[in-house]
Amino acid sequence: MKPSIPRGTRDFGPAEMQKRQYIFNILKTNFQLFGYAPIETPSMENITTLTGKYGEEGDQLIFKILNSRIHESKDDKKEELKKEFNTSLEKSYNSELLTEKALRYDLTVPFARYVVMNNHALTYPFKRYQIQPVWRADKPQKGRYREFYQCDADVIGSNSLVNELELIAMIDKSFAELNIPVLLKFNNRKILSGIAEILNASDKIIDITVAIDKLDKIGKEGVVKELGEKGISESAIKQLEPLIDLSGSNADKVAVLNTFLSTSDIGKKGIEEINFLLNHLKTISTQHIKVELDITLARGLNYYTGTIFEAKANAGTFTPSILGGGRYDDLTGIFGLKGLSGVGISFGVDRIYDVMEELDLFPPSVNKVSTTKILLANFGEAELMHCVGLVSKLRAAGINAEVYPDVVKKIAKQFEYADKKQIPFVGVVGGNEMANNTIMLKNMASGTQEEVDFTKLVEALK
RNA sequence: GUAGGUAUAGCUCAGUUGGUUAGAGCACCAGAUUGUGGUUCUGGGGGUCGCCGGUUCGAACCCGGUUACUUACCCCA
Repeated sequence: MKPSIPRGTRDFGPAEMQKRQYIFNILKTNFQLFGYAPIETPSMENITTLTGKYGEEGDQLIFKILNSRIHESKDDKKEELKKEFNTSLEKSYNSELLTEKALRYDLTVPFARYVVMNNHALTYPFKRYQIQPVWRADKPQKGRYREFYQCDADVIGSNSLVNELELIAMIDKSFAELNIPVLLKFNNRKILSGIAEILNASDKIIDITVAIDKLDKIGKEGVVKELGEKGISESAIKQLEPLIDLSGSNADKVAVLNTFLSTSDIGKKGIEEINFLLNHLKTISTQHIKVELDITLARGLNYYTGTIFEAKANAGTFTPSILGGGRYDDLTGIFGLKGLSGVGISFGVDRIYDVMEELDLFPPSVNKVSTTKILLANFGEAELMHCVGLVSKLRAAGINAEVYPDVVKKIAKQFEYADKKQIPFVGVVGGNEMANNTIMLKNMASGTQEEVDFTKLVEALK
């Protein structure tokens, strides 16, 4: 049988894992630096927890898990199962008789579920980070996987926009350390709601935002066409034009919005929130990323109600979204806990990896397959056991060390092993060295070697 | 779901208008070198040309189907 793995999933070898862990470590360190505490949730959730939170399109992308042992059902139940199965064949339909669990689609909804279930034990505002894989039943493409990691940081139980500011500061610091040039776009769903209200099309808000969101991709004409197809009236589209044409500085954009939204309460609230962030950006003094108000930014997820974020690499040709996030005023409400507002962001590690690979941003220290400092090579059984003793002394001294575990005819084999793993030093122990209580230490890069005692060996490797 | 592209050695790929025994580079194994890798030289192993069928004296090559992978659209980290 020819081995394979499901489409859109990947194996990660030691070389890739070095680089992935480098990213994870930077993010994790910063999460902790900003006061977030780690949690984990199960890979699978009850499917009812997930459905209806991600929009119509999102629901289709949820990975469903078939109930186990359905063949053991009683006969009358089987009739019902067949009916449910047939219905599933006809239309998009969820039957709990067939499927009661699903793989998590993101980390935010499971987090909201967690908060509601653990409300009694949490101190608010509750700040958590979570680094786990999520799954989407999508068709894989470049930069799009069916299993990928998200690194989320969320604050729940605080309405303050200071949380947004701090998130921006954390985004800045993280991308600075990863050395990725980044453009962080933000917007506010209240602006979008205000626009829909002014146009008398509040029920079409999703259609409008999705269409406007595509501006940089399909251009103004494309947006106008799509709006028409979605049933937006011509006069409304005409009204929208100044917004579609919106450009210039952040302040210029706000000025246009002020006029456009002057009669919408929710719109004005959105402008107020945007202004707060713009006015205080200097307080957190972002050093690295570029922050830009983009009123065409919509984001697909249904649960956002306030600020929304999206970041892309600001260099290279491959620039997928590598971070997303936003504020959700009542995500816990669906699970029975009202009045908790939260805001959070999600780093997409797999795409960050792809971008860093394209821009060649990994430092040389992580661009290798092994962290071993020295390999001890042996000439036979007695020497091997001598090495086993030596290597444990090296480890006690804090040096990453390994011993070649087999006795082989050719010592070259052991050097080859060290070379392939890019181990910088090889210690050779033969009869002479054993008698002298020394090690022949070879520097693999320069090719030079020197007979040293243990003290000198540790010094050379420190 | 819609539309393209690709499928030949472990990997990346050549393969002429259809012609006899299907190649290269890398990787692998052995030797040159019995206490030394990476460089060099020599030799070697490795193929159901994705699968099924058709056309033909003859198919890796042409035709039909099928599967897998891949890119774009929709949507998204």
